[in-house]
Amino acid sequence: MSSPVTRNDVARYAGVSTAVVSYVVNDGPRAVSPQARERVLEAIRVLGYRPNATARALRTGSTQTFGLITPDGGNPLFAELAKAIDKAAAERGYVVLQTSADGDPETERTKVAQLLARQVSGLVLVTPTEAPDLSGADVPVVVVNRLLPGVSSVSPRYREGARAAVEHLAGHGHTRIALVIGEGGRRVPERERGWREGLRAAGLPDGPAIRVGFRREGGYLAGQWLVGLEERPTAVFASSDLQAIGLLRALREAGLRVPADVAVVAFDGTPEAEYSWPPLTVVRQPVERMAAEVVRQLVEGTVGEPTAYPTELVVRKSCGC
Amino acid sequence: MSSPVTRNDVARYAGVSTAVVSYVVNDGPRAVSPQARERVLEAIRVLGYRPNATARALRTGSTQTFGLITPDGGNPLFAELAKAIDKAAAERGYVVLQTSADGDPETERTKVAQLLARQVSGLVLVTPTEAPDLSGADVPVVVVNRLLPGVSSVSPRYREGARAAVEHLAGHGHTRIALVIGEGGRRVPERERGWREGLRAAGLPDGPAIRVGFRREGGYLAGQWLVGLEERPTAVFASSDLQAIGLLRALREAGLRVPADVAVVAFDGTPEAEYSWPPLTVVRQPVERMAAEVVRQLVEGTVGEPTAYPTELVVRKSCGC
DNA sequence: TTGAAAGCGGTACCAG
DNA sequence: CTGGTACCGCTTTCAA
Repeated sequence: MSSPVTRNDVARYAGVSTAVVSYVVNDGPRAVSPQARERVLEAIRVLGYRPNATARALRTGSTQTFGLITPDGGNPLFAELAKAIDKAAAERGYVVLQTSADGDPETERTKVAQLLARQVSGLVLVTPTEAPDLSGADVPVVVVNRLLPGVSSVSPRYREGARAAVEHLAGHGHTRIALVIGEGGRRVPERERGWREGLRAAGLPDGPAIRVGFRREGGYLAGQWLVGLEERPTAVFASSDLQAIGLLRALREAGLRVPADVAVVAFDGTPEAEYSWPPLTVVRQPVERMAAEVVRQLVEGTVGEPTAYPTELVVRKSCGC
Repeated sequence: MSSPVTRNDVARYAGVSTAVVSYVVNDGPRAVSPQARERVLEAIRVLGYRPNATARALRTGSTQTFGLITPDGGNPLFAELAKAIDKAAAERGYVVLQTSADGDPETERTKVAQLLARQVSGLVLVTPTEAPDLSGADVPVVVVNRLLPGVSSVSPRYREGARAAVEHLAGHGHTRIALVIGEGGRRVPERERGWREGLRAAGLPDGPAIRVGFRREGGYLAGQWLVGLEERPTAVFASSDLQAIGLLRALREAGLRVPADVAVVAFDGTPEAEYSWPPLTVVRQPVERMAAEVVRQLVEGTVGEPTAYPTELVVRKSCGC
């Protein structure tokens, strides 16, 4: 704790004008004599001067900062995504300010407003439901996880990935393949479509489906429902790793073995899924590619076409391979 | 995307001075006539005016914002902590800007500088190692997870918690109790001391100990080391949930059962530990209490005494109860 | 190569 | 109750 040192203090100490201090700090836009530069640098060192980014932003109109809002900080997928976005942004000289909406649309709205008020240079909205009204935003916004017409948005190819998962399961000879899908949005989720498509492609009828929360508890609930079914499915596609983790628990408690009694494939591909028992076969989200694209669109300020990136099936133990 | 609306535009539209706009927006410090207020509110609505927090911060000298740096966004413990801090801060009208240092001291330094440059009103540093030089900071800083003399810091009672875990294990009749401890810092970790104390209190000799990363891979490595030991311990205390998860995997792969062959207790108590197989008995960190205290100290600007909060043993299946 | 000064968007004092 | 205005820290043009 000490009183803040300003550019004025530095100028006075170095015996130059504030303009010169600015030239030195920013390495431009005017040249500075070696002597003056040295004196300024010395002053900065001695005084412990740190430029005020707030003032700079006010003057230049740019904060060189992106805001990132995820639906749930506790979901490892979003943690991974945040990390990847942070990395990609840092490479371009931007700072990412992260915050979580905790799955609450009201909170999400508040966070969006707070970030915009802070004059972020761009906003990343990871949202499981509908995106809030962004019409007031005067900065580029990229929505992740949901393709929105007219808005820059990136997502994995949910449908294709889900379908691949189901076809893989069907390839193991399963004929009753259930779906555990997440809540949110009112349209039919892409992953549900993919599941259905996979079933069709394999000539199978729809299996039972249940809608639950995206987290472990949701999967656990789904599992309890599933084991109580008259015609129990022999395979399940879960729309998130976390759900699959909860599902595994419910199956275990019911004395069912995975994959012997019930095979499982999950969507996401987070580290947690690798350490579950059995290790989960997953449809891996293209986190790095999406992050790179998000940052690219933010930096270039282009309203990109909604784009979906291919997923990858990572085979482990839970599918019965 | 539209051009930014400023207070000037609002004043002009409403036919008042900028001062009056300010009084309306901030509900003070001067009274405004109902008519003027109504006109201003109307102008704000029509124009879609959003106050520029950057300018406000510059003028008032306060951003009403806290910075939070965690060592690893992927660790559920820190996600929980971030959420709790965010909640506590929001109740006091503060916004929390979160970022992760990814376990790299260099990155941590950078992030600290970036946050300070953005004039945060306070900084929370969750750090597994030594804290960086904070002498330049002119705002309150609270360190979490490590008690530092002369710096506001909060942490769980690591030693006490670890000791309770070990004594619990000893109470089950185990006599060879191993330690899996995290890397970082150069002092003897508190959790290691607690483990040793617990052993002493039970009249047991030191068990084998290994230092590995705090995450799943670290625990996995530790597990592989452990199963190869000549005199294999029958119980393990792991310094984080994630390590225990990795440990479980290694034990399973070696054909060992938990808790029958090896009992496990972990430190942290995150949701992930509840869904592992078997569910982990854990020493639960007092996340909410710590978060509340962190925010209190930041808001009040007091350099608090380093304080440690009691943990709680949560008994599940992995200990053999 | 340097300095003076305007102005970014707000706040709040002072005078009316 | 309201308007005019100085100022927060910084950038950058313009003139010297």
